[in-house]
Parts: sequence; structure tokens; C-alpha cells
Amino acid sequence: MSNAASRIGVQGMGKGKVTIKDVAKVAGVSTGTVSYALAGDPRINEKTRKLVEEAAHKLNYIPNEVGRSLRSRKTETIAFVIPNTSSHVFSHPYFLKLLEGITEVLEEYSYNLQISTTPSEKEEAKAYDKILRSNRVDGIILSSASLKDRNILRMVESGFPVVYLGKWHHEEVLTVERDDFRGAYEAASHLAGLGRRRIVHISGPLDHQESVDRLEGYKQALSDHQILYDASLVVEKDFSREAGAAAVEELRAANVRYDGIFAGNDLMAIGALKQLKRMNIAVPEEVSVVGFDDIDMADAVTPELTTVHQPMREIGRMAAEKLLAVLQDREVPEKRSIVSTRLIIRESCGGQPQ
Amino acid sequence: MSNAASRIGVQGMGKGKVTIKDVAKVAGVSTGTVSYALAGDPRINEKTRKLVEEAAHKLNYIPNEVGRSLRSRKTETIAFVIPNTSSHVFSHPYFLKLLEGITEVLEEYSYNLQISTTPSEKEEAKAYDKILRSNRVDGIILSSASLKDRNILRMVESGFPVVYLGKWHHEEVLTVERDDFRGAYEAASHLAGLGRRRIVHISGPLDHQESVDRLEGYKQALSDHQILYDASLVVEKDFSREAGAAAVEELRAANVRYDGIFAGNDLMAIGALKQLKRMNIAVPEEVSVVGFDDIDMADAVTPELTTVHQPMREIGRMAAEKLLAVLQDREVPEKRSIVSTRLIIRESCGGQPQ
DNA sequence: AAATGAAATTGAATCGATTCAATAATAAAA
DNA sequence: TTTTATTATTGAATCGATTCAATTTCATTT
Repeated sequence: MSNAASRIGVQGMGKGKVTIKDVAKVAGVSTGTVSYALAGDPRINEKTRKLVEEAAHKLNYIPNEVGRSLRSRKTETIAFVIPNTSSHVFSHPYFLKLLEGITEVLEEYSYNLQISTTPSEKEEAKAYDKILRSNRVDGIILSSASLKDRNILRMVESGFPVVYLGKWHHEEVLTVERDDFRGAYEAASHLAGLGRRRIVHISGPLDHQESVDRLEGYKQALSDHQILYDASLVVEKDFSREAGAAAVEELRAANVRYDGIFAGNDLMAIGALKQLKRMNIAVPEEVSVVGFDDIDMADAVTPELTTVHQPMREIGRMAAEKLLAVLQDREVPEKRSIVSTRLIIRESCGGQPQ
Repeated sequence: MSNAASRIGVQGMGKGKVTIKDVAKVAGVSTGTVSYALAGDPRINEKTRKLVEEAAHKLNYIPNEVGRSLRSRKTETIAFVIPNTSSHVFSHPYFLKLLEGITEVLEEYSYNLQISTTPSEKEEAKAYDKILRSNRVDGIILSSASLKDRNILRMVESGFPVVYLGKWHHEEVLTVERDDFRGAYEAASHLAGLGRRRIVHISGPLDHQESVDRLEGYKQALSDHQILYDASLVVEKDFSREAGAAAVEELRAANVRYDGIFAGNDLMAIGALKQLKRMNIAVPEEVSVVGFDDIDMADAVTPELTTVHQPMREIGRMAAEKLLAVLQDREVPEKRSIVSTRLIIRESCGGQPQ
């Protein structure tokens, strides 16, 4: 059946698979002893342990993780769940960084990572249920999602070990958050500090908490600089480059005048830069632009993009560490972790590094 | 122990987990019948099947996948393995596209995806063995790696279901490949066609097959345009932006003159663009630049990058389809699939779309 | 030398499904 | 009605580990 399953054969496979029974037989002990010995249980006599280890090594024994999981009720696997949003998260560069951070930590602890996107809307609830209850994973890192998503709510509040990447309205939930408000505040403040008075904000979807927080930070910065909030300067878009370009185009069509843009993320900022260039509007001379994320490409565009740096890799690391702490019954130092952002001054705003 | 494992509780969880026994009891049949019924086995009478389905639904039964896997020897999970290379693949944008393609297909078939990076060199062989033999996954999609990597060899030739993303020297191995030679040939030919005569090639690491093929394509193009191959115009780098910039800097230091650059990938091309700008060398007027990959950001830089498009998402899809065909004992139309590339003309080469 | 206690080991039960071989129920043919 | 097929269902075995409770071994104390 399984085509050529052992055509060449991995070292030590012999005729069939090597199980714990084989090891027990060779070592001349019971399977129980083998299990304890290989787990390093102190009950087992040092000499016996050595014996078992030798036998295991000789047979090139690799435990069947499925058998192990069934009995011990642990899979040593966690899922990284990416909710099914209109703007598919995969297309966002920062996602890679997150993944990088997560895998680094998991490797360290020999945990496995499962990537779970969710299938099309239909049966979505079922899909989540399956992740929670099919016993395939021990815990979940959940990428932030729409505030309206009921399934996320169920997931986070199910009692299943979850770390949520974003703000959650409930104290008990484990989260790793960015300080979106402060990041946005600093970005907008910087623009205001440069003398910009009509600052556009290209917002991400406002059913996402981070978009809301960034908008609030922007508003606060305006207020602190005695700039009146003008709703016509705020456009809600979807985090994509195309949306950034479209926003600028729409502003032109609506004849809105402005001297600064604070975009809700770098992709939109880059899209905006492009459109401004097409319209022959000089950046930063006529319009200053600031983004959010500090993706790798932020300093590859012309002019180099001033932006709010978020340590996505670190966030990934923290989330994984936190989840593993729970799974391994270790101390979790803090339920909510808030990582701070930092404004990176480049060319697109026309300012100087402080 | 498991902190608040059922503090809130998912719908239908009741006091404990719902197993197949519970369903059997409620439906008034044996567990065997439940199993067959839910699997849609034709042996089971229609009426009984309905009965079982109702019971399962009422109890909100979700099968324990671990139990299932143990007996049936199928996990419905595949691994995407990213070999541990110096230039960590995660940092490359095209990786995301690959992942996107893979997950799309897996979703369709309700398969799970495990991401396996490999830990630091030590124990790497062991790590691979574990993937192959711990029974956690049914098959593997293997990202291309160094030609020298012995572990990859073992993995691909183990007889375990593997799809390799790249060229393999053995007919029997399932692969999805780009036509690197042809892509490079077209890129370099285009430059030559524009009258460029001293064309630099910034190559990726030459222990990677794709780098070799691209170099060969470049050489062939030169030859076909009566341009003598000049080894001093070829520099071997590591696929990173920094490396691209460094290459240009080194050429300057060595006083090499050139009027075109064909970079082994877009990141290096973008790094080169940046360095050329710093050195006040006009692109495309003085030097034409062409990249490889067509990452999302290729048209975000200034000037927009001419490059060889590879359908990474499609490659991901094809690899997943191919692997699933094997796992589900379906027909595999072709062992080797070669997807073609296509030159995308933008601003950085100074040419016109044909 | 017997009794006691501690340490080491064993063997069976268990986890939750699938699947095999045996049996029961039903329908068709003799 | 009995026999033969055919269809449905069952119950137990099985997958490969972990883990519980019981037992054996060994060292120590009386």
C-alpha cells in the first residue's frame, strides 16, 4: 500500500518498526521499565537505565509519539491559529517574524508547531471546536482577530490553554500585546512636532482592536498638540498596499489638503508613498509619511520609511514562552505582557532622529 | 492540574470528554457500528447511520484524533520541513507564498500542517529521524537545501512520502521545480538585448542547485549573445539584501566596470539598488538591474524592479496536491513537475515590455 | 535469622479510536 | 420450511506508549 514505504529504509528499521516491546526484550526488562528508564524516572536503578538506553540506541528506537500522546494526553504540539479575516494574515510580512520567534522557542523545548488557518466561513465554529477538542494540540497561540469574531471569543474563553496576541477584555486571559496606543501617539506626535498640522490617518479595519488603539493614540497626539481632530482626515482601509494607494487617491478626489500621513501599517504607508509619487507630491517636503510595524522592507523603499517598530519576533518568543510555561505547569510571571514600540526615524517624515 | 481546563467549558463538554463509547451508548449500538457509521461505510444500514449521526451531533462528539491515528496509522498531518541553512529561509518573503499555497490545499482536504524547522546542527540527523519515524506526520514537503546536506539525502531517499521543492538527481523522487535555468537565461538575455555587455551576476550560494542553474542560464545567455564570460563579474553571495549591497560595494572596491546586474534573487537585487543609489549610479541609465522571484515588494522599490516571476503560491499548491495524491493512493500524474517562470519588465532595466 | 522498610521492577490496565472475524438478522432461493 | 446468500451488527483485538498497583529484590535493623 504505502507505495515504497521501505524501499530504501531508514537506518535501523529492520523488517518492521521498532517498538518499546523490542527494546524491552533486548534489554531483558519489562516495557514499563523501559518507559520509566527512558523518561529518566528516579525509581529506575542507574545500571538498568544504562542497559535500557543501550538497547534503545542499538535498535535505533524512536518512540511512537501517537501511542505516547494517547496515554499521556500530551501531544507536545501547539497550534498557531490564524483567523480567517478578509485581509489574509499570511500576506503580511510581520507574520513571518512572529513565526520565527515562535519556532525558535518551540525548538528549544522540542515542541512541535501546527499552523491552523481556518477554512472558509462555513463550518468555522466546527473547525475551532476541532482544534480545541480533537486532542491534537496542547495549547494555542491565537493571532489577533476581528472584535466581532464570536469563535475567537469561544476559543479564548474555553479554558483551553491559549495565548492571545493582542488586547483582551478579560484579566484572566494570557496575552502578549503591543502598545499600539503609545506607538501611534509617538508617530503622530512626531509629525505634529515637525510642524505638520493637517495629518491624515489611514486606519486599518476598525473592527480590529489594534486599529482602534492606533486611532486613539493618533487622536490623543493631535489633542496634545492643540490640533483639532478632523474626521475627514481619517480613512478606514484594510492594511494592504493597494488600500494605502487608494486612500491617497480618494483624498485627492475629495480635494482634501494635508501635510502629513500616519498610516496604520507599513504596507499602507508604502502604498501611499507610491501613489504620492505618481501624483508628483514630494515626500517629505510636501507630505510627511509615517508607518507602523517596521517591516524589513521599510528601509528599502524611497524615501526610506519612518515607522513605529514592533518587535514581532520577540512577541512570538514571548507568546511561546508563556504558553509553554502554562503547559509545563511552570510559573507564569504575568498574564498580560505589553511590549513597547519605538519610533524609527527615517527619510519619509523629514525629521531628524532625536 | 491543567489549570482551568474546564472553567468555562466548550459547548457540550459536559463533565468529561465525549468518546465514541458515549455515542454508542446513546445510539444503542456498538462502538464498531459508530465508527463505521461516521466513516460512511456502506455496510451500515441507512437508518442506523442516521441514528448514530444524531447521537453524535447531540453529544457534540468530536473524535479523539490521537486514538484514531494510533489505530489507523494515519495522522492526516503533513510536515513542511525547512532545513537549517545559514540563510534562514524564514527571512525570505517567498516562503510566505509557499506556505499560503500549501495551506490552501490542505484546508481543502482537511489535512493539518506542521512546520518543522531543524534545531542547530548538532543532533540534526536525530531530528530528521524523529520526523520520519515518530509517526506524527504522514508525509513531508521539503524545502530545497544545500546540495551537501546528507540529512536531506537520507530524508528524500528514505521511501517516506516526500515532495522535494527543487531538482533532484533521482527519477523516482517527487519534485516541484522552477525552471531556474530558463528564468535566468531570459533575464540575462533581456539585459544583453538592451545592449548591456558587461553584466554582473550576483549569485546565491553555489551549494544550492537553484543558484547553479541560474548561473548556468546566465552563462548560456551570454554565450548566445556573443558575450565572453568573465569570472570577475560573478560574485557569490547569500541571498540577503545586505549581501546584495555588499556585492556592489566590492565591485567598486575592485574597480570592476559593468552596465548590468542580474541578481540571483530580489532581496539581493534590492540591496544592490540601494547601494547603487548611495554611490550615485543611475538605474537604469548607467546600470540595468534584474532580480529573481518577483516578491511582493519588487514593485514597491524605486525604480521598480524588473525580475523573474516564480509562482510560489502555485508551487506550494502543486506540492501539497502531489503529496496528498500519494497519501490517498490516488494517481500521481507526474513525478517531476516543472513550473515555468516569466520575466516581468519594470523600470530597473530600462527596457520595454515586449 | 527474622522482621521491617525502602528501592526497583513488573504486568496489566488504560488512553480512544479502527478493524477483523464472528455472529445475528434479514431476504431470496429451493 | 429449510437452506443459502446477503446484509448488518457486534465484540474483541489492536495500535504503542504510559502509569497504577502489586510484587519482588535488596539492604537495614532488631
